[in-house]
Amino acid sequence: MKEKGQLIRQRIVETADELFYRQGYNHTSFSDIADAAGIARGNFYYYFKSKDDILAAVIRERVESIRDMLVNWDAEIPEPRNRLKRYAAILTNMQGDIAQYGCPVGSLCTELSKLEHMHYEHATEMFAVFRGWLATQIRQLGHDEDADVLALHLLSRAQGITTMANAFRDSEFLKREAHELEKWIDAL
Amino acid sequence: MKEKGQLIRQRIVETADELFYRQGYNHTSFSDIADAAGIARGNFYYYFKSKDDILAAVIRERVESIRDMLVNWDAEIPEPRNRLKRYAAILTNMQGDIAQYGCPVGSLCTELSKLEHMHYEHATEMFAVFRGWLATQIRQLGHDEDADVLALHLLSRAQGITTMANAFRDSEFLKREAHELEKWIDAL
DNA sequence: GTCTATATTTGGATAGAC
DNA sequence: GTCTATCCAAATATAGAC
Repeated sequence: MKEKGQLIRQRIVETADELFYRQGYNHTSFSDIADAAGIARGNFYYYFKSKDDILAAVIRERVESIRDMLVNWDAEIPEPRNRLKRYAAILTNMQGDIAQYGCPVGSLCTELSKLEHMHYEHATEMFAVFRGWLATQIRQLGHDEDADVLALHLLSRAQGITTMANAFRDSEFLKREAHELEKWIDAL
Repeated sequence: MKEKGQLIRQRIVETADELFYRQGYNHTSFSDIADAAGIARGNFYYYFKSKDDILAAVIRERVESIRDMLVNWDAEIPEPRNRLKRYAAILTNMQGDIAQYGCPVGSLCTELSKLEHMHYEHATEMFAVFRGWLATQIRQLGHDEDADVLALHLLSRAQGITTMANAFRDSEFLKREAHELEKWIDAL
């Protein structure tokens, strides 16, 4: 059973997570998070000692969330090929958010890279988790040698689709390209 | 013949352009630009009335620069297919910068989108110029109906490659995928 | 644990001397 | 046209009352 303090901490992380996604990390201020979470600015520092600290918690949360999702997919979807398609389906499932805000993983990595931020490498772990899982599925389809290469290719394709769909605010393009990705998976 | 004032203005734009690419727009301060360009902070406002104004000039410069490049390619490269390959070759030619800083077009659009910046749409013009030119080349290869769809696909592939190469700081991946793009162009 | 000040720093922008 | 000095707002962070 969680204590009240932990619930507030959790609310801060969730609020920051969403704002970092929608507005970017640098552009999101403590006031933004405080207002959205409904707590006083000063009270932050009881839970986090700095803004970097909140970012670290957000990234940790996202990595865990991705891991949990993939574990669930492993349990629910027996066929590796269907698991890969489930991955591609994220694009269409999240099409509205993606057209508006891009990919939560890619846009954060891109931003932190430019900031030369101390948590940049931690952020790339989000990609690395997907990469490893995709490679595992692809390997089970018989691609022993180039599973990682194909996994990176798939990640890369998905990433390009989100960036362009965001730049042009084009959900139709996104759906079309997501369908192309499915065909690519079928041909594996 | 350019006046001295215009040369300084030009130097400000070039310096800002590079810093926006390497550090991002928000994260680049007037002091950063002033230090790098070797002029006093206060003197900026003789040439630009705001930071947004510098951004507008940088974008205008980039769009023009892209247009010039494509006009040159049209003049130098007779075959549409080779023109497309010249586009793909940007990836390998700029591999060092891309691995370090990502795509100058994509990363700026992504950032301005999140900032809900007034010049965001202006920035997407950089993509739009490429898109139109790519579609023109693809149309000349006989793809009347789906030239724009294929142009967007190519843009999107290139964009994904830059983002992942940047996230993983992986030039080998970039070269491998650039080669895949060439094969795709050959199959058009 | 939570809040209200407030300190401190940074960054965008202006005024005015030269 | 260029510089120095300075203002103002915003943002991170802290102190301390409750």
